[in-house]
Amino acid sequence: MASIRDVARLAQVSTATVVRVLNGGATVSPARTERVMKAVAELDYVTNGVAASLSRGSTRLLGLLVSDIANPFTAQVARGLEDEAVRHGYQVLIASSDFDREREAAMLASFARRTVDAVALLSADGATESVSRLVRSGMPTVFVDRRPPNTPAIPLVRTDSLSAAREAVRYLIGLGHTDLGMICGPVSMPTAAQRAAGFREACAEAGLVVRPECLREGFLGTEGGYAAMCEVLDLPRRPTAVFSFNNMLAIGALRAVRERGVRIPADLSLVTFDDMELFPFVDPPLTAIAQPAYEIGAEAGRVLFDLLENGADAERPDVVLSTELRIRESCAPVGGV
Amino acid sequence: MASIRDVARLAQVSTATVVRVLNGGATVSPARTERVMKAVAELDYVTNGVAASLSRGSTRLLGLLVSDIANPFTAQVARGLEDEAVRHGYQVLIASSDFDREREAAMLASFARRTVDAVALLSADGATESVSRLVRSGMPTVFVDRRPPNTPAIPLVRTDSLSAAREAVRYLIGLGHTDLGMICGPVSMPTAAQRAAGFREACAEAGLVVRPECLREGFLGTEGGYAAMCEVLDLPRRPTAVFSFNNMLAIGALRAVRERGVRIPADLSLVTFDDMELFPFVDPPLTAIAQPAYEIGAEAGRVLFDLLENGADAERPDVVLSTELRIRESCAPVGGV
DNA sequence: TTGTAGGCGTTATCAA
DNA sequence: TTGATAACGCCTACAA
Repeated sequence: MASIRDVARLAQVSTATVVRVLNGGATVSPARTERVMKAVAELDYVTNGVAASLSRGSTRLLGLLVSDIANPFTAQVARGLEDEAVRHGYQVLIASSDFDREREAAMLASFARRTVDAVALLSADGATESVSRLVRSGMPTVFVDRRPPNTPAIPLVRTDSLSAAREAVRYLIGLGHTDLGMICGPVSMPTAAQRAAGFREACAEAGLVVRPECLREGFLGTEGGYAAMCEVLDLPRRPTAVFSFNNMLAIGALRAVRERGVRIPADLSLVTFDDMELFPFVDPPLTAIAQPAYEIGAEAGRVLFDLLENGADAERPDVVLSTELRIRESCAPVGGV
Repeated sequence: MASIRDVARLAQVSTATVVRVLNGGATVSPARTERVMKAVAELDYVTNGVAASLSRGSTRLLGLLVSDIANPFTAQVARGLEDEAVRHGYQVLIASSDFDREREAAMLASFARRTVDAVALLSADGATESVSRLVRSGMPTVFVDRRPPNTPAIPLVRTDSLSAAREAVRYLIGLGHTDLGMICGPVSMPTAAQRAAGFREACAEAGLVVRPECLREGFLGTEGGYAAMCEVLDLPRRPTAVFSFNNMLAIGALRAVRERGVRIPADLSLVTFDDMELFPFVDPPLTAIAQPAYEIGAEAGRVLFDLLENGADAERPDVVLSTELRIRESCAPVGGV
């Protein structure tokens, strides 16, 4: 494997000149430039990025911590971040925590060891201790989607979960529903707490009481959605409409619904946070709150590069992207239609 | 930022001893071990992985080139690969080519520069030149899902596209269909060629003629699926059953179908390669060929570590994982039912 | 069991 | 415009 010294030798210049030619910026005489280029071609020389990173003190790597890259929302965010990274000559190192606090901590530790230049955090609960250690170490960091409680002042890119949830539930109430349910993630997740709050607020402002057994908290993944929806459906008195915390829960919920022969929207109306490409084709087409996942990722990238270029001193208000309630056919006026 | 020398100084040992304690393996006296640990804790010392990589000549990084990490199949593969990587103390650097040959080449070049230890290739057409350069450089490499034509002998993890496609089409034929169509990716993609071949073989063995205008090739992405399906549906004589190259095309196809008010399966039967979690809930539930995406990724990881540990000399037959035709309700006997 | 010292390949400083 | 050279921080012979 040819090194920069080999190139320098073959081109009869100093290594400094090779660097100047390769990395641009400086001025090198045309003759030498050409000699260098020829030597590079001849030797199949490729810069060793590891050595370059060590020397320059920057890896041009962004770390992205997620719960599961296989979640479509997450993957879209990752793609948005990647595209923004590539525009800056960076790449993204993705790590899935798999909802496991230990693995999450381990992944953050590798980010630190690998000295990625900055980190975007979109994980289950951002295990407080490891996150704050990372932040204390001075790593430029951005939270995506949610900011764990008791966290230092770190920028956040998100949507407005609370009002989006409230809007969706208002829509349900507008349809005449008075007995609503929600299947929700663990309230330790800020988004879960916020969406539950939105649900509650909408009910409260309409003077509806939320039966505690109708708000099932603490579920994640399709399995969780299935379990939560089963609990709701098996209630002696079933709510007539259910609001789902996210796409994964909704998928699980659909399974529970189908299994019990419950008809949507005749027997039960359903709205969920997070839209998916297939929702319009589901039976029935699912009404959902769409989040601009790709944009969220791209925006997170912009924040990170801003941090990298301008330092973390300035105050940075949350970046709040807007959601859209896409009304399809999974909700009907109460009593069927 | 504390370095290993700071730790050594504080612990009153040599840097070699620090390394021994931190990386294990060697024997260090309990007294010194403890002093080192204390110093590490006191200084908040974290190994600089970049320096370690440079010195050791290994980054413990796997590169994964995909067309688009936002594709659910791809994301699952990535997850499988990541889990296998983590078991070996590795991480995965994912790069999306976005179906762009230039970007693909650029991403492969960064893999080379960053000196990832090995690369898994799951990309549009594996732009031959850049791939073979990578391989020539001695990079341990595995193809995932497909091996581009004219490629050096490199291991491959895949499913049997041809027979899976043939099986699905036979199923269609068994239902009485005699006029079949297929919407397909560009035949420069080996999987597209294979699935088209499977389609043709099944037709041929049943003595059916495939009308050329019924086999639309060259489409990718949901947009492509939409366009291809439009072409098929707008044919003067419409086939009664369509086989879709993959999940993305199928989603686009669904849009075309809906737009034209075509009923599935009454007017048209549909089968697609690649299953999705939501397919059982689509109207109607989609019959699909399921591939073990996660396993494919994990298996690719195993091949890579085998390559890393045992060298590339041994012959490695393709790893062929099995598919499953999941029959649901998107296909009906010809003439409706 | 422990320490010394050289090397990994690039970048950047400082003279010339 | 060029070149020599000292970092960057870790690992690993080799010697003790």
